[in-house]
Amino acid sequence: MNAPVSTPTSAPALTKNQSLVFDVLDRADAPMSAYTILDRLRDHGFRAPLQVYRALDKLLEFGMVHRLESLNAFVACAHPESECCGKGHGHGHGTVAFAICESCGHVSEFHDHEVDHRLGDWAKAKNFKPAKTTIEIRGLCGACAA
Amino acid sequence: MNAPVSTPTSAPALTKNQSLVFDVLDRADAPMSAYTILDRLRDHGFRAPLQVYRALDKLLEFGMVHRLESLNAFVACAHPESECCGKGHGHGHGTVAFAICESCGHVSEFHDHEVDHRLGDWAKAKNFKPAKTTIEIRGLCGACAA
DNA sequence: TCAATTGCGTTATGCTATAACGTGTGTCAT
DNA sequence: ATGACACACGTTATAGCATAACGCAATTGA
Ligand SMILES: [Zn+2]
Ligand SMILES: [Zn+2]
Ligand SMILES: [Zn+2]
Ligand SMILES: [Zn+2]
Repeated sequence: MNAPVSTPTSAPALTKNQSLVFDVLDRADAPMSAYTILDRLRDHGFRAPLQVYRALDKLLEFGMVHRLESLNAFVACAHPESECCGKGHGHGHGTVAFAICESCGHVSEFHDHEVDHRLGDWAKAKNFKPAKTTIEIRGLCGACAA
Repeated sequence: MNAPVSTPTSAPALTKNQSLVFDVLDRADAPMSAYTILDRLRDHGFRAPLQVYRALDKLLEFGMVHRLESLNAFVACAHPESECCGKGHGHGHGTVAFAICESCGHVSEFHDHEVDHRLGDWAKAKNFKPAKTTIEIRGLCGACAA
Protein backbone atom coordinates (compact mmCIF):
# COMPACT_ATOMS: atom_id res chain seq x y z
CA MET A 1 0.00 0.00 0.00
CA ASN A 2 3.04 2.21 0.22
CA ALA A 3 4.28 1.45 -3.27
CA PRO A 4 4.42 4.22 -5.84
CA VAL A 5 1.16 4.80 -7.70
CA SER A 6 1.58 4.98 -11.44
CA THR A 7 0.08 7.91 -13.27
CA PRO A 8 -0.94 8.42 -16.90
CA THR A 9 2.01 10.77 -17.37
CA SER A 10 5.60 9.95 -18.28
CA ALA A 11 6.96 11.28 -15.02
CA PRO A 12 8.26 8.83 -12.41
CA ALA A 13 5.52 7.38 -10.23
CA LEU A 14 5.47 9.12 -6.88
CA THR A 15 4.46 7.75 -3.53
CA LYS A 16 1.95 9.58 -1.41
CA ASN A 17 4.57 11.35 0.67
CA GLN A 18 6.61 12.28 -2.36
CA SER A 19 3.52 13.76 -4.04
CA LEU A 20 2.59 15.76 -0.99
CA VAL A 21 6.07 17.23 -0.67
CA PHE A 22 6.32 17.98 -4.36
CA ASP A 23 2.92 19.67 -4.42
CA VAL A 24 3.89 21.94 -1.57
CA LEU A 25 7.08 22.97 -3.36
CA ASP A 26 5.36 23.32 -6.70
CA ARG A 27 2.75 25.68 -5.29
CA ALA A 28 5.27 27.76 -3.37
CA ASP A 29 6.53 31.00 -4.86
CA ALA A 30 9.80 30.86 -2.96
CA PRO A 31 12.25 28.24 -1.72
CA MET A 32 11.14 26.25 1.32
CA SER A 33 13.19 24.60 4.04
CA ALA A 34 12.52 20.99 4.94
CA TYR A 35 11.08 22.06 8.28
CA THR A 36 8.73 24.58 6.70
CA ILE A 37 7.51 21.84 4.39
CA LEU A 38 7.04 19.63 7.43
CA ASP A 39 4.85 22.24 9.09
CA ARG A 40 2.72 22.57 5.97
CA LEU A 41 2.09 18.84 5.98
CA ARG A 42 1.24 18.26 9.64
CA ASP A 43 -2.42 18.13 8.67
CA HIS A 44 -1.61 15.35 6.25
CA GLY A 45 -0.05 13.19 8.91
CA PHE A 46 3.57 14.29 8.71
CA ARG A 47 5.20 14.17 12.11
CA ALA A 48 8.99 14.00 11.64
CA PRO A 49 11.71 15.64 9.51
CA LEU A 50 12.75 12.31 8.03
CA GLN A 51 9.44 11.99 6.23
CA VAL A 52 10.27 15.18 4.40
CA TYR A 53 13.94 14.46 3.84
CA ARG A 54 13.26 11.02 2.45
CA ALA A 55 10.75 12.37 -0.02
CA LEU A 56 13.12 15.18 -0.98
CA ASP A 57 15.94 12.71 -1.60
CA LYS A 58 13.83 10.88 -4.13
CA LEU A 59 12.54 14.04 -5.77
CA LEU A 60 16.11 15.29 -6.09
CA GLU A 61 17.09 11.97 -7.62
CA PHE A 62 14.22 12.26 -10.12
CA GLY A 63 15.36 15.79 -10.98
CA MET A 64 11.99 17.21 -9.99
CA VAL A 65 13.36 19.32 -7.18
CA HIS A 66 16.53 21.33 -6.67
CA ARG A 67 18.39 22.12 -3.50
CA LEU A 68 19.63 25.68 -3.05
CA GLU A 69 22.88 25.26 -1.18
CA SER A 70 23.22 28.86 -0.14
CA LEU A 71 19.78 28.78 1.50
CA ASN A 72 19.51 25.23 2.77
CA ALA A 73 16.18 25.18 0.99
CA PHE A 74 14.40 23.50 -1.88
CA VAL A 75 12.47 24.50 -5.00
CA ALA A 76 10.45 22.59 -7.56
CA CYS A 77 12.27 22.32 -10.86
CA ALA A 78 11.20 25.12 -13.15
CA HIS A 79 13.67 24.88 -15.96
CA PRO A 80 12.29 25.63 -19.42
CA GLU A 81 11.01 22.74 -21.50
CA SER A 82 12.93 21.48 -24.52
CA GLU A 83 16.26 22.34 -23.04
CA CYS A 84 19.48 21.72 -24.84
CA CYS A 85 22.01 19.40 -23.18
CA GLY A 86 19.36 16.77 -22.52
CA LYS A 87 21.21 13.81 -21.19
CA GLY A 88 18.86 11.19 -22.52
CA HIS A 89 17.03 10.41 -19.32
CA GLY A 90 13.83 12.12 -20.38
CA HIS A 91 13.37 15.19 -18.25
CA GLY A 92 17.09 15.35 -17.51
CA HIS A 93 18.98 18.58 -17.86
CA GLY A 94 22.56 19.65 -17.52
CA THR A 95 23.96 22.06 -14.98
CA VAL A 96 21.50 24.71 -14.05
CA ALA A 97 21.93 28.09 -12.37
CA PHE A 98 19.70 30.01 -9.98
CA ALA A 99 19.16 33.70 -9.48
CA ILE A 100 17.75 34.23 -6.02
CA CYS A 101 16.13 37.50 -4.96
CA GLU A 102 17.04 38.29 -1.37
CA SER A 103 14.10 40.63 -1.05
CA CYS A 104 11.07 38.75 -2.39
CA GLY A 105 12.54 35.26 -2.47
CA HIS A 106 11.77 34.67 -6.11
CA VAL A 107 14.05 32.19 -7.84
CA SER A 108 14.83 32.04 -11.55
CA GLU A 109 16.23 28.78 -12.83
CA PHE A 110 18.20 28.89 -16.05
CA HIS A 111 20.77 27.05 -18.08
CA ASP A 112 23.74 28.65 -19.80
CA HIS A 113 25.44 26.40 -22.25
CA GLU A 114 28.53 28.57 -22.42
CA VAL A 115 29.05 28.60 -18.67
CA ASP A 116 28.54 24.88 -18.54
CA HIS A 117 31.17 24.30 -21.20
CA ARG A 118 33.65 26.73 -19.68
CA LEU A 119 33.52 24.93 -16.35
CA GLY A 120 33.70 21.60 -18.13
CA ASP A 121 36.81 22.76 -19.99
CA TRP A 122 38.44 23.85 -16.77
CA ALA A 123 37.70 20.47 -15.23
CA LYS A 124 39.08 18.63 -18.22
CA ALA A 125 42.26 20.70 -18.18
CA LYS A 126 42.75 19.98 -14.48
CA ASN A 127 41.76 16.36 -14.80
CA PHE A 128 38.91 16.96 -12.38
CA LYS A 129 35.81 14.76 -12.68
CA PRO A 130 32.72 16.84 -11.88
CA ALA A 131 29.79 15.12 -10.20
CA LYS A 132 27.52 18.03 -9.38
CA THR A 133 27.85 21.74 -10.00
CA THR A 134 26.19 24.48 -7.98
CA ILE A 135 25.66 27.97 -9.40
CA GLU A 136 23.67 30.44 -7.34
CA ILE A 137 23.45 34.21 -7.78
CA ARG A 138 22.06 36.07 -4.79
CA GLY A 139 20.88 39.59 -5.35
CA LEU A 140 17.79 41.63 -6.19
CA CYS A 141 15.32 40.79 -8.92
CA GLY A 142 14.18 43.44 -11.37
CA ALA A 143 10.97 44.13 -9.48
CA CYS A 144 12.71 44.56 -6.13
CA ALA A 145 15.69 46.56 -7.41
CA ALA A 146 13.44 49.17 -9.02
CA MET B 1 43.27 45.38 24.74
CA ASN B 2 41.01 43.72 22.22
CA ALA B 3 41.72 46.14 19.42
CA PRO B 4 43.25 44.91 16.20
CA VAL B 5 47.05 44.75 16.20
CA SER B 6 48.60 46.35 13.16
CA THR B 7 51.18 44.36 11.23
CA PRO B 8 53.96 45.37 8.86
CA THR B 9 51.96 43.98 5.94
CA SER B 10 49.31 45.64 3.82
CA ALA B 11 46.60 43.24 4.92
CA PRO B 12 43.89 44.43 7.31
CA ALA B 13 44.95 44.34 10.93
CA LEU B 14 43.52 41.29 12.62
CA THR B 15 42.51 40.85 16.23
CA LYS B 16 43.86 37.93 18.21
CA ASN B 17 40.81 35.75 17.60
CA GLN B 18 40.72 36.59 13.92
CA SER B 19 44.38 35.65 13.56
CA LEU B 20 43.92 32.38 15.35
CA VAL B 21 40.98 31.39 13.17
CA PHE B 22 42.72 32.45 9.99
CA ASP B 23 45.88 30.56 10.87
CA VAL B 24 43.93 27.37 11.45
CA LEU B 25 42.23 27.70 8.07
CA ASP B 26 45.42 28.70 6.31
CA ARG B 27 47.26 25.63 7.56
CA ALA B 28 44.41 23.24 6.77
CA ASP B 29 44.50 21.24 3.57
CA ALA B 30 40.72 20.91 3.41
CA PRO B 31 37.66 22.99 4.29
CA MET B 32 36.82 23.22 7.98
CA SER B 33 33.51 23.69 9.70
CA ALA B 34 33.15 26.35 12.36
CA TYR B 35 32.84 23.68 15.04
CA THR B 36 35.99 21.91 13.91
CA ILE B 37 37.83 25.21 14.08
CA LEU B 38 36.43 25.71 17.55
CA ASP B 39 37.81 22.36 18.67
CA ARG B 40 41.24 23.23 17.30
CA LEU B 41 41.27 26.42 19.32
CA ARG B 42 40.10 25.14 22.70
CA ASP B 43 43.69 25.23 23.87
CA HIS B 44 43.86 28.88 22.98
CA GLY B 45 40.89 29.78 25.13
CA PHE B 46 38.04 29.37 22.67
CA ARG B 47 34.93 28.13 24.42
CA ALA B 48 31.91 28.96 22.24
CA PRO B 49 30.89 28.85 18.58
CA LEU B 50 30.27 32.57 18.48
CA GLN B 51 33.93 33.29 18.98
CA VAL B 52 34.58 31.42 15.74
CA TYR B 53 31.63 32.79 13.81
CA ARG B 54 32.43 36.36 14.73
CA ALA B 55 36.01 35.97 13.55
CA LEU B 56 34.83 34.25 10.37
CA ASP B 57 32.39 37.08 9.63
CA LYS B 58 35.23 39.56 9.66
CA LEU B 59 37.58 37.37 7.65
CA LEU B 60 34.84 36.89 5.04
CA GLU B 61 34.33 40.63 4.97
CA PHE B 62 38.06 41.14 4.42
CA GLY B 63 38.00 38.58 1.61
CA MET B 64 40.59 36.44 3.37
CA VAL B 65 38.29 33.48 3.77
CA HIS B 66 35.59 31.90 1.64
CA ARG B 67 32.51 30.00 2.68
CA LEU B 68 31.68 26.82 0.76
CA GLU B 69 27.91 26.76 0.70
CA SER B 70 27.58 23.15 -0.34
CA LEU B 71 29.70 22.07 2.63
CA ASN B 72 28.82 24.55 5.33
CA ALA B 73 32.54 24.96 5.70
CA PHE B 74 35.29 27.51 5.24
CA VAL B 75 38.63 27.81 3.46
CA ALA B 76 41.39 30.39 3.47
CA CYS B 77 41.46 32.35 0.24
CA ALA B 78 43.90 30.79 -2.18
CA HIS B 79 43.16 32.56 -5.42
CA PRO B 80 46.17 33.25 -7.59
CA GLU B 81 47.95 36.56 -7.19
CA SER B 82 47.68 39.33 -9.79
CA GLU B 83 44.21 38.27 -10.81
CA CYS B 84 42.27 40.10 -13.45
CA CYS B 85 39.00 41.73 -12.43
CA GLY B 86 40.57 43.39 -9.41
CA LYS B 87 37.91 45.62 -8.01
CA GLY B 88 40.25 48.20 -6.59
CA HIS B 89 40.09 47.20 -2.94
CA GLY B 90 43.59 45.79 -2.89
CA HIS B 91 43.32 42.05 -2.50
CA GLY B 92 39.78 42.14 -3.89
CA HIS B 93 38.75 39.71 -6.58
CA GLY B 94 35.65 39.07 -8.62
CA THR B 95 33.51 35.98 -8.56
CA VAL B 96 35.49 32.90 -7.83
CA ALA B 97 34.73 29.22 -8.34
CA PHE B 98 35.68 26.16 -6.33
CA ALA B 99 36.38 22.58 -7.38
CA ILE B 100 35.91 20.37 -4.35
CA CYS B 101 37.17 16.79 -4.25
CA GLU B 102 34.68 14.60 -2.41
CA SER B 103 37.33 12.00 -1.75
CA CYS B 104 40.35 13.86 -0.37
CA GLY B 105 38.68 17.17 0.43
CA HIS B 106 41.11 19.23 -1.60
CA VAL B 107 39.72 22.51 -2.90
CA SER B 108 40.90 24.43 -5.96
CA GLU B 109 39.92 28.07 -6.12
CA PHE B 110 39.88 29.68 -9.54
CA HIS B 111 38.47 32.56 -11.49
CA ASP B 112 37.02 32.32 -14.96
CA HIS B 113 36.50 35.62 -16.64
CA GLU B 114 34.24 34.19 -19.29
CA VAL B 115 31.91 32.53 -16.81
CA ASP B 116 31.78 35.69 -14.79
CA HIS B 117 30.81 37.75 -17.81
CA ARG B 118 28.23 35.24 -19.03
CA LEU B 119 26.45 35.31 -15.71
CA GLY B 120 26.76 39.07 -15.63
CA ASP B 121 25.18 39.30 -19.06
CA TRP B 122 22.31 37.10 -18.02
CA ALA B 123 21.72 39.28 -14.99
CA LYS B 124 21.81 42.45 -17.05
CA ALA B 125 19.35 41.02 -19.54
CA LYS B 126 16.96 40.04 -16.75
CA ASN B 127 17.48 43.25 -14.85
CA PHE B 128 18.78 41.26 -11.89
CA LYS B 129 21.28 42.92 -9.55
CA PRO B 130 23.81 40.34 -8.35
CA ALA B 131 25.22 40.72 -4.86
CA LYS B 132 27.14 37.48 -4.41
CA THR B 133 27.64 34.53 -6.73
CA THR B 134 28.42 30.98 -5.64
CA ILE B 135 30.03 28.47 -8.01
CA GLU B 136 31.02 25.10 -6.58
CA ILE B 137 31.92 21.95 -8.51
CA ARG B 138 31.82 18.76 -6.46
CA GLY B 139 33.60 15.75 -7.86
CA LEU B 140 36.92 13.93 -7.86
CA CYS B 141 40.30 15.56 -8.23
CA GLY B 142 42.84 14.18 -10.66
CA ALA B 143 44.71 12.29 -7.99
CA CYS B 144 41.59 10.64 -6.57
CA ALA B 145 39.95 9.87 -9.93
CA ALA B 146 42.99 7.98 -11.13
C1' DT C 1 34.24 63.69 29.61
C1' DC C 2 30.81 61.45 27.18
C1' DA C 3 28.82 59.10 23.51
C1' DA C 4 29.44 55.71 19.76
C1' DT C 5 31.74 51.77 18.07
C1' DT C 6 33.91 47.50 18.15
C1' DG C 7 35.54 43.21 20.01
C1' DC C 8 34.91 39.89 23.46
C1' DG C 9 32.84 36.11 26.63
C1' DT C 10 28.82 33.47 28.17
C1' DT C 11 24.42 31.18 28.19
C1' DA C 12 20.69 29.75 25.89
C1' DT C 13 18.19 28.70 21.90
C1' DG C 14 16.90 27.66 17.15
C1' DC C 15 17.44 25.56 12.67
C1' DT C 16 19.21 21.80 9.62
C1' DA C 17 20.15 16.91 8.90
C1' DT C 18 20.95 12.04 9.90
C1' DA C 19 21.40 7.49 12.76
C1' DA C 20 19.22 3.54 14.24
C1' DC C 21 15.45 0.86 15.08
C1' DG C 22 11.38 -1.72 13.62
C1' DT C 23 7.02 -2.38 10.47
C1' DG C 24 4.48 -3.37 6.36
C1' DT C 25 4.12 -4.38 1.52
C1' DG C 26 5.00 -5.39 -2.99
C1' DT C 27 8.35 -8.46 -6.29
C1' DC C 28 10.42 -12.33 -7.87
C1' DA C 29 13.09 -16.64 -8.06
C1' DT C 30 12.80 -20.93 -6.18
C1' DA D 1 3.41 -21.00 -1.60
C1' DT D 2 7.52 -19.31 0.52
C1' DG D 3 11.49 -17.20 1.38
C1' DA D 4 14.73 -13.40 0.16
C1' DC D 5 14.94 -8.92 -1.13
C1' DA D 6 14.01 -4.06 -2.02
C1' DC D 7 11.68 -0.16 -0.73
C1' DA D 8 8.68 3.06 1.52
C1' DC D 9 7.25 4.27 5.91
C1' DG D 10 6.92 5.79 11.09
C1' DT D 11 9.28 6.94 15.44
C1' DT D 12 12.75 8.37 18.69
C1' DA D 13 16.95 10.12 19.52
C1' DT D 14 21.01 12.48 18.30
C1' DA D 15 24.37 15.11 15.63
C1' DG D 16 25.85 19.31 13.29
C1' DC D 17 25.38 24.25 11.98
C1' DA D 18 24.18 29.05 13.32
C1' DT D 19 22.33 32.99 15.92
C1' DA D 20 19.82 35.76 19.84
C1' DA D 21 20.48 38.32 23.81
C1' DC D 22 22.87 39.79 27.62
C1' DG D 23 26.75 42.43 29.71
C1' DC D 24 31.66 43.99 29.94
C1' DA D 25 36.06 46.20 28.31
C1' DA D 26 38.82 48.95 25.27
C1' DT D 27 39.24 52.50 21.47
C1' DT D 28 37.91 56.43 19.08
C1' DG D 29 36.73 60.91 18.36
C1' DA D 30 33.59 64.58 19.27
ZN1 LIG E 1 15.49 21.98 -13.11
ZN1 LIG F 1 12.58 40.29 -5.71
ZN1 LIG G 1 39.81 34.09 -2.88
ZN1 LIG H 1 40.95 14.18 -4.28
